[in-house]
Amino acid sequence: MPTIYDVATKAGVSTATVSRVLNGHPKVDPLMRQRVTEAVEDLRYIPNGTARSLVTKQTRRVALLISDITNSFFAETARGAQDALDERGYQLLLANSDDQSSRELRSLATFAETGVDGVLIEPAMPSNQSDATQRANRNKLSRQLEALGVPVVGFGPDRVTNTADIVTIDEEQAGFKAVDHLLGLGHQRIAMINGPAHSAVGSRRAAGYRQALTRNGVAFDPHLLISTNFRRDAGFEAMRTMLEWTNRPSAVFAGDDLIAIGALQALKNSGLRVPQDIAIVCIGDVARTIETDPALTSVVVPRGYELGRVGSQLLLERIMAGGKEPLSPRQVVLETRLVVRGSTVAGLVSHFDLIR
Amino acid sequence: MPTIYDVATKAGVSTATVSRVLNGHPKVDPLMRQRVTEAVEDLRYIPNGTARSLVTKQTRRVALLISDITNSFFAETARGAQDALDERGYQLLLANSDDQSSRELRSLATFAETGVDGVLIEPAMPSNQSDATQRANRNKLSRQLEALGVPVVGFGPDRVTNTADIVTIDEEQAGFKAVDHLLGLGHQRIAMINGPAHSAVGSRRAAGYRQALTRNGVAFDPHLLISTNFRRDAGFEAMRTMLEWTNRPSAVFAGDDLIAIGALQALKNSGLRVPQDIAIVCIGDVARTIETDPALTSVVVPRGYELGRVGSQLLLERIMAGGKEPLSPRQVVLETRLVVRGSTVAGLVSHFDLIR
DNA sequence: TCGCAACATCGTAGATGGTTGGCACGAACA
DNA sequence: TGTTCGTGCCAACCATCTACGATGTTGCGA
Repeated sequence: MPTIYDVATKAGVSTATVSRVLNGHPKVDPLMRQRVTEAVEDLRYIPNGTARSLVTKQTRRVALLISDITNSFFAETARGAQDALDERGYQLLLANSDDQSSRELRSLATFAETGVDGVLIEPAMPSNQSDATQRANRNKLSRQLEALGVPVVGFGPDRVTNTADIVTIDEEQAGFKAVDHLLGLGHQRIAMINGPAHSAVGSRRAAGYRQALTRNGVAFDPHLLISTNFRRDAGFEAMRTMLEWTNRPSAVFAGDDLIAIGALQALKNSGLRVPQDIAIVCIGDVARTIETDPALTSVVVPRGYELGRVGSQLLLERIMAGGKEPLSPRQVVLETRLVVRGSTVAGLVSHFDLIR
Repeated sequence: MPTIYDVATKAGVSTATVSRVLNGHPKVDPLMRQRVTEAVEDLRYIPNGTARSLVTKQTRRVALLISDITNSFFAETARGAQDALDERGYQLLLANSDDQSSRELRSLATFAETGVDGVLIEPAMPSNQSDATQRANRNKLSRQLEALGVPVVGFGPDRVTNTADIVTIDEEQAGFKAVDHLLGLGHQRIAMINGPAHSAVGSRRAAGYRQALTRNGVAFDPHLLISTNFRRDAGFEAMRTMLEWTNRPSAVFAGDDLIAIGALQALKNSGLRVPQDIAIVCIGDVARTIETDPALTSVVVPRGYELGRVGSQLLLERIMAGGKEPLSPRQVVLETRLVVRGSTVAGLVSHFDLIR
């Protein structure tokens, strides 16, 4: 492996000049630049990033700490981050926390040793712990992040550090928009099939549901809110139990698209018409909500990709600013959007109609 | 940020002793060890990995170069790799190639600068190029990997470097087992609904299909092989066209589980019984193949997770061996396994029966 | 034409934070 | 007292960047 000395010798200049050429320093004679460039190519010289990092204190490396890359949402986040970082020549270091604070801290410790220029983090929120423990964990996390001494961007609603930027999806707003739409159509008795009640997104979507009701003067009835899982079969079962109620809801708000698909199936099985007998609205992804019959009215939330991309951009801005005159913490809230389809308004053309 | 000097001063020893304590060197007085450990904790000293790497020439970092982390198979691969690496304190650097040779080479160039101890790679196989271009790209890739001077493990059937290990799934075998099973049941007219014919896995599975036929003395009929996409709707459509043939197949081999699910739906829609009228076998994942009714007979192929894990283990072995007395290139072929269910043998208990 | 100042560019040397081989030193033992 | 053994220390080294001083060049006035 040739070093900068070899290049210097071959080009007949000092190592300083080689370094200047390599780093695009303006004040260097074109002739020298030429000679150095040739020597570099002849020797197939590749600068040693480790040595460079040692003196510049920059690694051109960013850590992404998420709960699980196997979750497609976070895979997208990783991809979005990667693409944004790649444009500026930064690399991505990946770590999974499995939503465990201990693993999170351990990963951060390794990052501290190995050296990163910034951290993107989706903070672990273990739901099986007391509030006190959670708070304690958050404090530890916060301290350790600050000790790293590099910019941090967090995904999710709450600020992970006093100086960190955050980028988040307005889940309350999504829930609100969905239910507000139903209310606008005249529905009064609106049930919700939610994911886990204590989950980060589930609780926020439910909050939006309540908000929409009370703002429109409809009393919140806890019996109408079923908490299950973000899965198709869970939606199916929940809908079936609802159908056995004496006083059926006229509309259902599904916590996500999988739940909605399951609920729709249950309604079809029992011969009910959507939206005439029961309307369905959900929060979800475009791809999945247009495949059903009727197509699902849904509040489209940004995908993981956008989250990762925007987060990386914020992080890169801070990294390039170089820590001087610290920018005040920023918060980016990605917008959600209601798309009305056949599951709430009869007669709207469905995707199936279009492709047949 | 305290350095090793600060620790040495505080503990009243030399930096060499501190270093020895940090690296678990055996020949050091317990008293000194004690003093050093205390100083480390007092100062919250964190060794500088960059400086260490500069002298040890190890980074404890491994690169994973795949086409797209958004593909759930590769997300699993990443996770498997991560878990295996984590056990030994190694970190994962992630890069996406999008199946483009140029991006692949560019990523490798950055790895060369930044420094990695090993590379896990799923080589790009752009299908829209001539054989000559592909060969040229493979050569370039091979050379650049060798220039890196670190161990390499490739995913897929062919060796990326003269010294690289490879870990792969025996797709031919999977196809063979599936079709062999049908032949064993007495089927003679067996169709195949494949994914893209030119895709890496598609072509190999089709090869297994042909092998099984010819080995059992059944002539291969190209009309019975439909190439589409690894998607549910593709399976649905392909099955519908097959049903319009005058001479229907008695069994269908689906290239993957999504295709099989689509095909099964088409059969149900037209009132045919599975397996009595038409049997179905596929290659796929356990989770998805037991959810249908009847449950799908399938050849279970290892998941991405296992691939990533095994690959990392091979890589780590080489890294720890330290490059001396080079191990001869190894090839790990992960086994596939036929699981017989209701879609080929009537009366086998289905998953649905079990949970109701 | 010569001398000197100003400017552009280059090279020297120190710094970055660790690791490690060889050497010196002290204690234990014969 | 001489030898051996164990252990800590000194100093060299890893590959690069960069502040600062040195060098060469150019322009201008005398």
